[in-house]
Amino acid sequence: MSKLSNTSDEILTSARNLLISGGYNGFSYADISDVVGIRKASIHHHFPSKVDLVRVLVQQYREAGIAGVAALERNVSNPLDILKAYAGHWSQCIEDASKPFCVCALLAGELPSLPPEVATEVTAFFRFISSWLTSVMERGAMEKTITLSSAPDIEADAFLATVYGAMLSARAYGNPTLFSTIVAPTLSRLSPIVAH
Amino acid sequence: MSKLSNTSDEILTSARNLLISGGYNGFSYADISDVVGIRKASIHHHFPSKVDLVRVLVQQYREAGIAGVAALERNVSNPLDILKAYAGHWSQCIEDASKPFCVCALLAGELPSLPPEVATEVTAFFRFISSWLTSVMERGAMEKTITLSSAPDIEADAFLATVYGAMLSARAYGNPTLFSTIVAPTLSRLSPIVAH
DNA sequence: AGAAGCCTACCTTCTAGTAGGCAGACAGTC
DNA sequence: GACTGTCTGCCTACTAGAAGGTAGGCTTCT
Repeated sequence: MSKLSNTSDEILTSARNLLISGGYNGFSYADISDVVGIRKASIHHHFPSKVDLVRVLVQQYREAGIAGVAALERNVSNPLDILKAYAGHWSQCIEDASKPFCVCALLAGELPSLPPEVATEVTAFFRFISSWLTSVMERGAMEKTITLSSAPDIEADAFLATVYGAMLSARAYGNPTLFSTIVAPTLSRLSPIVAH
Repeated sequence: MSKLSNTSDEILTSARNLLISGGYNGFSYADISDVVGIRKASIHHHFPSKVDLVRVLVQQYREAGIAGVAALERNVSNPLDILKAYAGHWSQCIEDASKPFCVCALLAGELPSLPPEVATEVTAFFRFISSWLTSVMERGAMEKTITLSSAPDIEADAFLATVYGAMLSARAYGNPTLFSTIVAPTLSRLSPIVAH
């Protein structure tokens, strides 16, 4: 199926977990070595350099994001429900502490000091999410299932900012439920105005 | 006036700049040494350990924040204008690239891997900003100069999330003006509803 | 035979941090 | 005014350990 070995995946997974907790400079090959139970040098066999590792990691992260979004679009037709599902995804990740932060949100913070190869991947991820959210907003506005108060692309970026900002706040306060609390009003603001 | 020497201040300033661009693990005493024009060992004379340095840095950052907020409250009476001024402050910092990121927003991302002494200071900063924004929201609601759609503390955290998320997006796209673009709709949503 | 996967052993550079010395500023004292 | 002690700020020189990375050898699978 996949052309990457099992170990390769384990390395990527542990690297992602370490990355999520402390950023690019917050982990080393030795840390991965401890988790995976493999020697440092063996990691270099799979990923010659740290830049390679993280670049592949973010690349895969973006591809997984694209696949996830495609699946979401297939299963949910209502644009507002898509936004709710997207927010719900993160809400769940944060609350069960499985993936309590977006890899690219964290790396975006460190962007100015990131190796250019990695930085490029990170901005590509942002462009993808942003353009996808824009398309959702546009469709919602057309179908009148989403209430926009600004242009679709601005609403998309604002929504993303709120989601990522909420992630940050949840982490800062050590309060996972805060994420939903912050995002909920934004979702209800985007909901269609009910007749009264 | 201040009991910290000039050099001490220079170290803190350059440390802050380095911190803003790459986070806690993204800079070293050698980097500071290069900027300030002092030997590494001399930095240890002022700040025995890196934890000391960053703890003091965040402490001072919070104190400066408290002072800044106090000044803002003194000069601007309208709660909505206070929010606008707060957003405007960051907008300016980002656009002239002087302080294009909040120290604590960046550190909050790295929180799980931060030394506990630093982590404590970071969460204290968030608590301060959040409770201040809550008080602004409350006053605005009372005076009917701010339109709230949720409880004041939730609106405060949501506003902060948007501001910090907008910071991140501006950095991710390398587009400083994006900050204002994202924050502006939030501000107008909080504006009093005009009679029609 | 050869490639894949992992190993030990090693290298260089960077990391935070220490030890100890030296020059100047500022006392107090004779 | 010279004589002392001490404190501050900075220096050179050094340490131990961690960083990312390399060389080369040993199995195992194809």
